[in-house]
Amino acid sequence: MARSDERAGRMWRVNTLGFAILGLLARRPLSGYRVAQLMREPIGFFWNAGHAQIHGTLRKLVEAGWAEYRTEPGPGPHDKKLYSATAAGRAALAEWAASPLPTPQPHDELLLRVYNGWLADPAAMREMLTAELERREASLAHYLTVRAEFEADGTPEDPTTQRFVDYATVLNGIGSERYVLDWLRWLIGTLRD
Amino acid sequence: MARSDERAGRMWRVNTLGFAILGLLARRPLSGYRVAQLMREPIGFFWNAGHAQIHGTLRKLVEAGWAEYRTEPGPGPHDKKLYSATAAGRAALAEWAASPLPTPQPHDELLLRVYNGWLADPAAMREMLTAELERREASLAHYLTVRAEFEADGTPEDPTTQRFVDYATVLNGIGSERYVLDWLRWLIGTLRD
DNA sequence: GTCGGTTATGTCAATGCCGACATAGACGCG
DNA sequence: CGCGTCTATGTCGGCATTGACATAACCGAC
Repeated sequence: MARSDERAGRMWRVNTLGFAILGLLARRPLSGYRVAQLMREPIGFFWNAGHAQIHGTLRKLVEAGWAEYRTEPGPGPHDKKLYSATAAGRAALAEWAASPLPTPQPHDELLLRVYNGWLADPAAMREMLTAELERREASLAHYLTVRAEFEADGTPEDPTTQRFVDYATVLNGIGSERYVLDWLRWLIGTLRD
Repeated sequence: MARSDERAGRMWRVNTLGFAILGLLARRPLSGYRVAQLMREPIGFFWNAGHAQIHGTLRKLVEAGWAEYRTEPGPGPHDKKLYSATAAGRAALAEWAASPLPTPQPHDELLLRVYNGWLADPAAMREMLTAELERREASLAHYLTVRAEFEADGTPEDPTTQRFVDYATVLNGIGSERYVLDWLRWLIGTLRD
């Protein structure tokens, strides 16, 4: 009895996006609109969602008792809602953050392109890869300035602070872009003439 | 007139999964079942899909004229279908492979966990991260044996061969796992005592 | 001989996700 | 005074994705 229920791994009352949003609300109260902005930067470096998805998920968080809101007069046809995480929401988020990771399901279109690149025109491939190289060089440059700002105020060291985890995700971005850039330069090099 | 049509970037008759499957069919004729197997390994390193999705997408590929099949007697209540890519399918795949990449929409649950890790119990975080470290060490070891097999037969050098692009994706896997492992070891180190 | 694993294709419901559409006040610039 | 941008929340339809259910032959081991 209850064979597939316990090993499911999906016993939470919201999906991963719910925790992404709850993680923002646990830091400070926000309107749905501000959540959508922060979803682009800085959460956009590792997750993303449009505002259509965000409004629905905020409703689910409130239904689960993990977030609450107070209404404020705002522009437009609807009132502004300022959401914040409840104590139960913080507890659920803390438990989720350290719970075992499900096996990742990668979706990397760049690698899929390369895997099929043997069929394509080498010059066209070189162009596509060069554009990607430039995009990622800009991304790396951005991460490096953010890291410099962090370190100007002293390297964060306490892993139970927001400042530290922010710093850790930036370091990951730098590492990830650096290895891809090396690989892209090598690949583009094999496509010379 | 046709304002949003040209800048959409989604003018193809199948989605990305369609090209992932077509890329397998362009190499050799396959049954849907075999496609699902290859979707786990080696495509699983950069894309994934279950058989429910695969059958539907194969039907779309046939409707688009990019794949065809011949029926063969097989086990079970349905006949076996052997799919292969048509000339039009190969051409579409070659064009797609080198076309400009859409901006990626990352979904990295590990980074989302770390971003919210300041709230969690450090010992529990260390446990979760150590499990992930071990999973990725095993993954790196696997990539290294695959690379060794490639190089034993001579390092692939011609980017218009299947052997080369297979090799290129393995090198990417090695680089990607190595940088994550370094980062994970640093992170776990900050969570000591 | 039957038990379990592999081969093989399919449906279905629920959920997730995305782009487009809808509305409208506030504020600054020219 | 109007135009564009930002703030702000919401709906809707369609497609993508997942897990569960359904069916059944073939094959090797015990």
